[in-house]
Amino acid sequence: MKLSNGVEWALHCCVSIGQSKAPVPAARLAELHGVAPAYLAKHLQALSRAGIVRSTPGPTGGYAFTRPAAQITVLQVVQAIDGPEPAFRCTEIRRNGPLAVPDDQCSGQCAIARAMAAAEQAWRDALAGVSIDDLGRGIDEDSSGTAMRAVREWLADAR
Amino acid sequence: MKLSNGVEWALHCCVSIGQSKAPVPAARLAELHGVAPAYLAKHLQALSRAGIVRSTPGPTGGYAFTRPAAQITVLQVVQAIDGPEPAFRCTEIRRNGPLAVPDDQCSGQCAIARAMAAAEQAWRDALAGVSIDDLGRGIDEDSSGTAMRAVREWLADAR
DNA sequence: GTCCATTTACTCGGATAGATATTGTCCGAGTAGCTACGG
DNA sequence: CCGTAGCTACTCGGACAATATCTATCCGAGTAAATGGAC
Repeated sequence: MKLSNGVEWALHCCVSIGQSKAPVPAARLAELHGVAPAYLAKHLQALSRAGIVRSTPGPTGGYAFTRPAAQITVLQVVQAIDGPEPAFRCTEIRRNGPLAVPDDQCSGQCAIARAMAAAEQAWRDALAGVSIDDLGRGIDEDSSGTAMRAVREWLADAR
Repeated sequence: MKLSNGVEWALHCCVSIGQSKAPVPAARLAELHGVAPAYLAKHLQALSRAGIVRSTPGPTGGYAFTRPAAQITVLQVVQAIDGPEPAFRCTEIRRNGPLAVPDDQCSGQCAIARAMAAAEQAWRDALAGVSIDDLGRGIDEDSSGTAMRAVREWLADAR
């Protein structure tokens, strides 16, 4: 199981976007985090398609949130980048082979699929319980309140 | 995020192995589940490397558990197939760019890595709380107690 | 000085190659049981 | 009838291709601001 690398980038970008009142261009975010601009843009497009951010073209354009950072959960960002499909997809192999389960007895999931689904639900619940605002606050506490202000000023000065 | 396809196969195979007192060959498990024998063998090798099953060569050989099915958790099987590395790997991009965090302030994980790690821990806890024995019992309840007996008899008759 | 048309530069967006991991397959090494032979 | 040597067949194990996904990049379409000129 491997999570897309862009998830980390997107989360950091969301935290940064939350610090700026004006839209932030993708190139600026790429410079701030030291990552490939073109590839980051691809992931930001995914955030845009998911309705998490809104893009503005032209000068003074960029990406901005569609709603307050406290209302954006980590789960929404992860699913926007990585897709909403669950990691475990039951292929119903119980229907194969000489002891195949008849269709009329295949109403629900089997115990294996249930266990995997329950675990993924726990994972999603944990991610849904953290908002982008929480992340920014956590980073701020780690740096004694200096990190987020530095980002705010850098984004404002660069413009 | 995509979980290896072999995880489902391995879990079904473990449930089946738990129903047989004698070692079960990989080819038999492949026939029972209607999957490619050679590829399934590859995954069973992973289970063997992880110490979950023990392989016996020669006639009457095959795979058998190293310990009771109640002491084998779903998490152990999943990690044996998919690897123990977490899905989210922090690449420490906070150290990049013009606002790079100094090394002396990078003691622990950042808030983003913490949130992702906590979610994966919840996922692992859920999987660790289910044993192979639990899975077999759950499947049995779904089929009114017929499924596991059918597997037992089929594995015994085929020999 | 004010308004408007034009130009300019900057933005995003999707379509296009390369690298990596997963999926699928094969054949060789080794072992346990079976068979045939000798005692 | 019993023991033993050889043989056969079956098992796993790792090494070898094909495919799918993720990573990385580029250039074109569109838009808002800035500019220059006319009134």
